Amino acid sequence: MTSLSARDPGSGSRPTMRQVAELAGVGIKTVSRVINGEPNVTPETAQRVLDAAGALDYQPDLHAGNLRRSDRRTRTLGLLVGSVDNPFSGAVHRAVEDAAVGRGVAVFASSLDDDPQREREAVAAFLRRRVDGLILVTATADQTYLEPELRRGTPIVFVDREPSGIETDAVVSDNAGGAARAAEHLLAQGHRRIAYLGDLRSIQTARERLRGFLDALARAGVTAASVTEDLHDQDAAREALVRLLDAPDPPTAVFSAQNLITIGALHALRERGRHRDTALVGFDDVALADLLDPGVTVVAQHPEDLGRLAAERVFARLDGNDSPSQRIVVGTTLIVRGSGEIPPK
Amino acid sequence: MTSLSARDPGSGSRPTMRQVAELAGVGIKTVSRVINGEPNVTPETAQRVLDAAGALDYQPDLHAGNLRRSDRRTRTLGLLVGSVDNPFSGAVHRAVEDAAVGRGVAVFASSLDDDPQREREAVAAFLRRRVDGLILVTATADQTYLEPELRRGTPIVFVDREPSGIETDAVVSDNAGGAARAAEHLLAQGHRRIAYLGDLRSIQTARERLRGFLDALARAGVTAASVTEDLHDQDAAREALVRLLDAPDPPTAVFSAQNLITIGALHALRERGRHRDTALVGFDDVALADLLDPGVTVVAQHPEDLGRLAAERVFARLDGNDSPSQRIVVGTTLIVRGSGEIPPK
DNA sequence: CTGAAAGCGCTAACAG
DNA sequence: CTGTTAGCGCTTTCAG
Repeated sequence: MTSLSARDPGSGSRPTMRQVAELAGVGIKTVSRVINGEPNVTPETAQRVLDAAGALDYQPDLHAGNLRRSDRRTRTLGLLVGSVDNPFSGAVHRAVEDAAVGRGVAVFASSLDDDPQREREAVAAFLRRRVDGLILVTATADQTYLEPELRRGTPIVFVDREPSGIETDAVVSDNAGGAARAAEHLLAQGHRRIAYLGDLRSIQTARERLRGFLDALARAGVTAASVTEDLHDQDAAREALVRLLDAPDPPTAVFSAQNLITIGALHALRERGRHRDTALVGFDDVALADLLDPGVTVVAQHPEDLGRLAAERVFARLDGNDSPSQRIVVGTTLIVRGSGEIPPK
Repeated sequence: MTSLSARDPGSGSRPTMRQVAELAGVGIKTVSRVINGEPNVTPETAQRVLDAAGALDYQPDLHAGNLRRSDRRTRTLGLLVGSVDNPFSGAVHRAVEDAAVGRGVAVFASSLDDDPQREREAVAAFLRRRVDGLILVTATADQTYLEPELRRGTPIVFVDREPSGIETDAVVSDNAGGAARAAEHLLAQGHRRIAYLGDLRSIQTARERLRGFLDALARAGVTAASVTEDLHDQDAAREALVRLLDAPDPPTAVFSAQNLITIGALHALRERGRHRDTALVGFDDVALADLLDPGVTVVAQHPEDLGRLAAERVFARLDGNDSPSQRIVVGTTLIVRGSGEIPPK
C-alpha cells in the first residue's frame, strides 16, 4: 500500500490527474469525477482522491479540460477599458469583476488609450485565449471586424460607447441628456455666456455631449460663448480655459465635458483667481470635488452600473438569452456643490 | 481549385488549424509553421495559408497549443491588488500591463479587499488557468501555502507588502522611512501634539508606518498625542478625528497613514472648521490634493514603479534569472503643498 | 521544404 | 459505482 505522504509535492513539475489517480489507486476518470463534483463516487473513494490531490498540491488544468468539455467555456472574460489607471474605468472594472467572481469567471483587463490599433490587438489577444465574452469600450470608428466573432456566438457588449457597423448590446450613459441637464442648470442661474470644453471629436460620447449641450442652449435661444474641442488631457484643457479667461468678454460659466478636462479647468480658474466668480459644471464626477471651495458641481455618471449591466448582459447571452440586441441607457445625476450655482456678474 | 471566398467565415463554429490547412490545400504542420512564423515555408505556400486563415477569420487557440508546446507558457500573468477600483492599485496595474503587453502577455486582475479567503481563491483560480507568474498584494498572515507552487518554478513576486513564511521577491515602498519623514516634517514645524490615524493592525504596511512614525517621534523625545488604528475606510477616519478635535487638548498636527484615511481626515477638519489651524500630512498621494486650500502635503508613494519593478522581476525569473530572492524598496517623496506647514498655535 | 504520427491533460461516451 | 478508449486543437518528432 502506497503512503500518501511518500511523494514530495514540491519536486518535479506540476502533478497531473493521472498522477493523482495512481497515488489514490483509482482510475483517472474517478479523479475527474471527484474534482468536478460529479455524482457516482463513494465517499470513501472520494476522500482518498482528495487526500492524494492534497498531498500533491494538485490543481486541475482548466484549459486542458476545456479542450474536450462540451460547453467549451474557459470561464474567462475580456474587458477593454480606457485605462485601468483611471477612476471611471476602475469602477467599471470592479463592477464587472464583482459580477464575474461569483460565477467562477476570471477577467482579463486591457487598456485602450483611445488607440484603434491597440483595440484590434487587445481583442485578438482575448480571442486567441478563447474568452467566453467581450466587454468593450471602443476606439475604432467601425467595428465590422467583430462581425465573424459575433456570428460564432461570442457575446460582445459595448460599454460607455455605442457600436457602429455591427448589431450588438450596448450599455451607455445618457451623454446628450446629461450635457443638456448641465447646460439647463447654468442657464437657470442666469448665464448667457457659457463656454464648452470637450474631448476629441473622434470620440462618439464627446460628440453626444456637445450635441446635448448645444441643443439645450438652442432651446433657450442662447448661442454658446465658445466651443473648444479635441482637449484630451488636463493640461490642454487648462491652457484652453486660461486663454478664454484672458480674452475680452470671458465666459461667465463653463461646461467641462469630461473628467480630466474638469480638473484642467479647475486649475485654470485658480490660476487666474476666477474660481469664485466663474461658474463650472463638469461631466463625470471627480474625487474630492466636495472638499474644494467652492465644491464642484457635476453631472455624475454611474460607472458601477455600466459595468454591472454590461456583465449581466454577457452572462445572460451565455445563458442562452437570444433576444434582439439591446441598448441600455444609464441616467446621469446632477450633483450640486457650489461651483455650478455661481451667478453671472 | 477551391476558391478562398467559397466558405462563409461566419457560419458554424470556430475554424481550426485543420480547416485552414484543408482550404489552403496543405498539411496542418505547414499552417502551424506559418502562424508561428517558423522558417522553411516558401513565400507562395505561406501566402496561401494566410489567405485561407483570413478567409476563415482564423484565430489560433493559444491554450491548445500550450498543452503540447515545450515551454508550456500561457503568456498570462495573475495580478492580485487591493481593489481594481482604487487609484493606487490602478497605477500598479497599469504599470504591470505596460510591461506585459510588449511581451504578448495578458493580465488577469483580481481584487483582494484585504480578505485572506479571497486571496486563496484568487490565487487558486490563477493557478488553474496556468498563469506564468503571480504578482500579489497579500492579505494573509502567512503565505506558506504558496511554497509548492514556488518550488515548481512559478515566479511569485509580492508588491506593496512583504511575504512571510516563504522566500521570494518583493517590491515595497519605504513605509517606515516615509512615515518617519512625515513625522520629522511636522516636528520641524514645531508640532509636539501629533495624532496618528492608521489602517488595520493586521496589515503589515500599516504596522511599518506606525513604527516609522513612533521611532521618529522617539528620536525627538516626543510622545504621540494619540494613536488610532484599525481605521479601514474614509468614514471611520472622519469620525475618529472629529472625536479627537472635540476632546480637550486636541492635536495641533495629524498624520494620516493611508489614502482613504487622509480623505476622511480632510472631511473631519472641514467639518470642524479646523483645516487652517491643524497641520496634516498624509501617506500616499490623493487626487486634487493641490487644488484644496490649503493644499494637502503628502508622502507620495510611486505605485507605477512598484508595478513596473514587480513585472520586470517576474519576467527576469521567467527568462531564467535564478539569483537569490530580492527585496526591492522604492523610496517615497514628500510633497509640500501647505497643510503640513501650518505651525502650531 | 513538407507532412504523418504521437501525445499534451483532460472530458465524453460507453462498457463493465 | 468505476474504468477504458477516443479525441479536443495544437506542437513535437521524425520521416520523406
